[in-house]
Amino acid sequence: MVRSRAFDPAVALSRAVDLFSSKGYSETSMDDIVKATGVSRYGLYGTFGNKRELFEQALERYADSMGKQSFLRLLEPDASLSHIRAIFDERIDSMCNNGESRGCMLCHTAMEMAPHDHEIEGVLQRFMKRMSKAFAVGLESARERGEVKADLDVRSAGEFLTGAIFGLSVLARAGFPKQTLDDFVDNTLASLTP
Amino acid sequence: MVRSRAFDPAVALSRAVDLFSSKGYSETSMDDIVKATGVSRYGLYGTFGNKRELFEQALERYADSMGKQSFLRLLEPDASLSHIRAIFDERIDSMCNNGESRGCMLCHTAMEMAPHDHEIEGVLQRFMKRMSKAFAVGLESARERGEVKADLDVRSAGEFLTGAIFGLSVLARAGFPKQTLDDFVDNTLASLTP
DNA sequence: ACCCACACAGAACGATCGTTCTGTAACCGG
DNA sequence: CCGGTTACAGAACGATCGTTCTGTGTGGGT
Repeated sequence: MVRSRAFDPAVALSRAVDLFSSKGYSETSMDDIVKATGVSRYGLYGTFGNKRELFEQALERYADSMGKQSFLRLLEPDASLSHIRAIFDERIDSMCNNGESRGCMLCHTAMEMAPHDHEIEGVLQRFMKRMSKAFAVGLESARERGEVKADLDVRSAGEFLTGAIFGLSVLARAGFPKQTLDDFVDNTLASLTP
Repeated sequence: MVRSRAFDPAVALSRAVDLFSSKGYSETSMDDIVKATGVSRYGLYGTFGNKRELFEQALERYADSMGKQSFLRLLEPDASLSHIRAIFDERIDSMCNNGESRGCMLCHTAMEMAPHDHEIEGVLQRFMKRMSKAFAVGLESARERGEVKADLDVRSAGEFLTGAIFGLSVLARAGFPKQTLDDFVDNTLASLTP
């Protein structure tokens, strides 16, 4: 009796994440999304509401997948400094290797939207605090096994790592070579070790 | 015989810098600039060319003034760690106190334009390398007076500070309180000291 | 096999963008 | 004081934006 939807909202959202990650909100047009997903305007508006709501869902999905792929492992009892380094390395890979300059969506959103969009700002701060917390938990494990300074304030250091990961994103976005990014990570992590 | 120009291009450019700093390139319209400067489209196009060229001149001016106001002092022989801390503190003040969320124009430009605008990318990298170099020179002075680790690689640490200052900018832009930003600076600089 | 609800593709709309054009008024050398 | 050059304010242009609307065709329950 009804005609069924011909596209998968999850993969469409995934394509939208790619676009928003590489071009930001205002530089990504609905037409870009239509072309990249192959989904008609009708389908996009019917499924996601409008551009703004689509962006919110894309942001949520981006942060969730980053959390699950990278930060969840920091909460396990065997978390170590190498896990933290792996997170930075993965971010370098995702920003360098990917041909078409996929940037950090959180970083991009913070610069572009946070100051004049309080709802987005709140979402963003929630994600960033979650990152800092995960870093802190991971650092506590690393501290217990003597990998970082014994007197390290893990809460403060967690926020430091969150800021550092955004600094890294900006350097990558500015086009600096992988070597520069690797050096940055080395300096960042060296500041934690005894 | 000729009618003389009724506005000062330098102050108009300064207003443009303010707008581009707080909203970025694409979110700032020529109409915004007309209203903020009081200069007509005729005057803007006649003096600066077009929006893109106006932006380039604004970027150049932003970086120059930041260099002269903050980084030049690092090249003097008495430069110390406190000078470096002062640069970070000044950036916090300029991004927090200023009512209408003036962000870091270099950071914003890197995220928004660098990946798909090679000319801007080059300009940006030139500025960032200049910052890293100035940090390195200041760190060398600080090292000679024993304020930082004796075995510090000042070139690499200079790049680290440049990245850190952008991380700081993103945190500020995301709306974190001054205390969080101060902690970030403390952690950043603590990594250099013995 | 039929029917009709609904997903589809794309035209259309009003707003806003960067840029150019036009008519008017002001300035300065003579 | 006058004439002509030029800066001015704002209308106008084409392009593109987000969004809505329209007409078409398809798919699944009966």
